[in-house]
This record gives sequence, structure tokens and C-alpha cells, in this order.
Amino acid sequence: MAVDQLDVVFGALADPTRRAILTRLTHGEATVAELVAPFEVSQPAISRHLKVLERAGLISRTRRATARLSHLEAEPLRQATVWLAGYREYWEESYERLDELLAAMQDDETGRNTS
Amino acid sequence: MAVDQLDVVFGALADPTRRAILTRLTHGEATVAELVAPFEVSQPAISRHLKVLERAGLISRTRRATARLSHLEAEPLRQATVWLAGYREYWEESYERLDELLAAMQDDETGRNTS
DNA sequence: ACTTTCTAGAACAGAAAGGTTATAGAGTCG
DNA sequence: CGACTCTATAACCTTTCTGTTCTAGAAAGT
Repeated sequence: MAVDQLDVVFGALADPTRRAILTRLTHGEATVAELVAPFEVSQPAISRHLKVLERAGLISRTRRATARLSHLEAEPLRQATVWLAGYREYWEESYERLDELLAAMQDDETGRNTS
Repeated sequence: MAVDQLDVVFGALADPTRRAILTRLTHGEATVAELVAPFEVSQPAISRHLKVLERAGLISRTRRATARLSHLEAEPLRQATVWLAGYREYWEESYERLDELLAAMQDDETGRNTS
């Protein structure tokens, strides 16, 4: 899987284009061409972003004809969440708000992040 | 607060030294000198890491005599968690495990992360 | 005030990140 | 097989990051 987990995962998440790619992938698998379309960067640039995401274990890739499909692999996101959760007690006051948010999102498809 | 939130926050978390500093700060406020001690990097290097963390809103700073104390400010961590939570449904199967983990950590002081 | 202590900043170096264009390569399909 | 489609790689450039050493500056204590 990923090389150094947290380093690589947080590093991958630090880029807005990569986060947008992940968000796009929550709508389903996508080819490189489909991922290039919404952005104003070149195809090679997207290919490299995908490589970074793959290295972080955030996506997996399969093939369909000549195209390569990217799939969201959320396990690293879960691990990042676990790490962050270790600091839970330092924001107790807003923890309840988070609980509410999580609960709300559970039944609300639109609650998904977009950036 | 922070400049571009997620970009800067995830960027700050991508460095192991900075994550270690945050972990250290969960044990209480600390001076720059105290934060330099455990690492094999120079004091200016730590000062710059602190600057990055401060810019991300992850720490705040006060003064005590000639020293400057760093304090953990976990609000950005909460926001990062909220973003990650948007992908919750993509790891439903491990979600329960996370719940268990969170519950366990709630009553277990030693459950805190160390890196 | 003077000295000491603690932290920040300047200047520099090397590595890594992110983007571009041009080109190679892998896989399909007629 | 041959042509075409889709994606990856190479080569290059610029900017940002991380670290260093040396020095300046701010606050406290004597």
C-alpha cells in the first residue's frame, strides 16, 4: 500500500486539485481523460496527481479498453481520521457539533464536501 | 485564522516533525527550546515549523518571560476531520471499527497518537 | 544600563513539488 | 497488421520546502 502512510496521505490531501479528484471519484470511477476535463491543467499533470494519490493508497486503478479507471480507496482517509481523532479531547466543545455534522451527513447526500 | 484552511492544514500535517510537535503540545504548552530538544534539527528549523503550524491555525503563541509558549489549537484539526468525514460512506465497513476506536480512546489516555 | 537568555530573521544550498510540451508506449479495433 | 486512442514518461523550468549557519532583536534579571 502506501509508503509512509500519514506523510504521504496528508501530503496528497494538501493539494486542492487532488482533493477535487477524490471528490469527483466519490461519484464513481473515472478515466484520466474524464478527470482532466474539469481542470485547467494538462493531462500529464493529472496523470502525476493520480500517481501521487495511488502512492498514498487513496486510489486504485483498473483498465477498460485503452483507458485506465481510477477508483477511490478510502482506507487511508480512515487512517488519517483516526490520527486526527487522537486530538478529539482538545476540541471537546466542538466535538458535539462534529457529531451532529456526522449524523446529518449520514442521511444527507448533499452534505458531501466539494473541495 | 488560517489562510486557505485545508491546503495549509493538510500541508502542515504532512511533515512528521510538525505532527510530533503537535503531539508534544497535547502534553501542554512548550517553549521553543523545549520543542527543539527532542529533535535533531536546529532551533531556527523548529521556529519555522512553528510558523507553519501557526499559519495553519494549529497553534497559538503567548509569552512567558523571554520565552514564547506554543499552545495547541485543534479547531483546524476538527475541520480537517469534518472534510474527511465526507468520505465516511466509502469505508462503511471499517467505519464501525473507527467508532470502536473512538470510543476506546475516549476512556483511554494512552490511546493518543505518538507520531 | 548591561548582560544574559531565548527566539526570529537573513542568506544560502539542495531537494522536491507542480506545471508545461513533446514523445513514447500500451492496448483496441477495423 | 495498421491506425487510432488513451495514458505515461522524459526533459525542462520555476517555485516552494526544509535545513544550515550566522546574526539581530526582544525581554528579564542583576
